[in-house]
Amino acid sequence: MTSETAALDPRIARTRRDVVAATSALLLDEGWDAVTHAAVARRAGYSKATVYTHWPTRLDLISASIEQICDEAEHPAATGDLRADLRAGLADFADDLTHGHLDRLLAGVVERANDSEVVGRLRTRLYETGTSALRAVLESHVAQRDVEPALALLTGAVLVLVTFEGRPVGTAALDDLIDRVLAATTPRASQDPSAREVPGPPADAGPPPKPISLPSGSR
Amino acid sequence: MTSETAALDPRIARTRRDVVAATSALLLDEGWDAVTHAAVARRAGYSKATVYTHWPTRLDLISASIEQICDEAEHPAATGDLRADLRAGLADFADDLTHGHLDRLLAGVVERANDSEVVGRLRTRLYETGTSALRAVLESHVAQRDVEPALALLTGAVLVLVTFEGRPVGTAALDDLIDRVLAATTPRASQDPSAREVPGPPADAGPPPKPISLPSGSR
DNA sequence: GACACTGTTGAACACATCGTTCAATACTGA
DNA sequence: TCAGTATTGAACGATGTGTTCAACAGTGTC
Repeated sequence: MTSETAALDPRIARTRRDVVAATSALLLDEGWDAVTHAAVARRAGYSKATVYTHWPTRLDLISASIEQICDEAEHPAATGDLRADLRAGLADFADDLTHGHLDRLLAGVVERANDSEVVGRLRTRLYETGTSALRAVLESHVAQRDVEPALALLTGAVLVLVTFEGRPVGTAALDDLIDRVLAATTPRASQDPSAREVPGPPADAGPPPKPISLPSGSR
Repeated sequence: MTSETAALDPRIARTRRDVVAATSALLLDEGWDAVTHAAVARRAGYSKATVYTHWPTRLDLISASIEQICDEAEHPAATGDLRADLRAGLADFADDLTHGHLDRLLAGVVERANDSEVVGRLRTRLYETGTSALRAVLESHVAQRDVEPALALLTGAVLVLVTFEGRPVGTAALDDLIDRVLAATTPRASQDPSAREVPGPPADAGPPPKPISLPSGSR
């Protein structure tokens, strides 16, 4: 349905591109309430009637905008080093929160998630997009049962520190959080020993948890 | 300013009480945007003009409401058992998020925190009120330098699990999170009164953390 | 180039809500 | 009782929303 490659009027393509871009800019710059058909049309340089034609409701605008934001989201490439990749992913997340106004976007979606099923899906989409890179890193280095709690601890801590305490989260703080979370984390039981780069002894299929040893001088 | 004990017209006292209560109910039930002078007046059973007289702007209404919510916030009493108190505090927090609609309230404040200095202070007030009990528990059991990160990890994880993953956070999940965080936490220096306020180790880089032993059968 | 088709435009419109004002009324303390 | 004040209900202009429509402009085809 998205691939209408057959003869899409270039005027429609232009309109979609410009209006969605204007909506995203407005949404990130000024928040959910600023996204109005009139404001979007003014910012995009189109008529209000045109915007109503393609996106009848405000939610249509915001939904298209968030979908595009998620589609275009880029994450730092994984190097294979667990701590470095976690640090990079969390730093990326923290930067999006502070400078990318992701905090306001997340808050807007959470605030209205109960009003509409569509917003609830957008919330899930945003969360999964923002955490997919970190989840992938954890899944490739850490026992399956540790992935979800470790992810929640790390992303939650960064979210709280940045959003509620308003303090800049630097490399030292991130390393501290990572060390704390990994202290109760078991390395992944790898079926492929060649690709395993986790420090620590090779873990068999047995359940006894062996904490990853903390590097004494991690900095 | 708040204690005008000298001859306060009972009509004003009634109005304040009823209108602030109606605002809180509206704010928690239907969110920030639902708090309108007209809606509040209708719900409280007063005239719109009266509401405008006492709270000229919408922010005045919401500010008074949140201040009252924070003032009346109650937390489970500490028993002295670290894990039990943390579990109780986190369960309380999770319950407020899911059933008390605290998630929507927090989101609304975060979303508009950059618009106004007043909202920023409300955000801080709400966060400190919601975490004061947990912070007190940690401060009385855990090394000073562990308090902030442990608090951020625990509250952040619960926030993320409840708000974004939408999963019910039961006792088992809370115990798991607590065990993970405490694994990299140093017990408080000592119980003797002379060292009560000592914030961690001396100017030294600090000794390697001595983890609190995990209870083997915590699940 | 002429043509039919369709997206875009600008203006107009009804409708709802917000913030304000004010004279009339109801309540309070002395 | 009475003066002072809080509350009321209704009105008003201003603003923004959602919709409609005839006129205009870009597109692909012949």
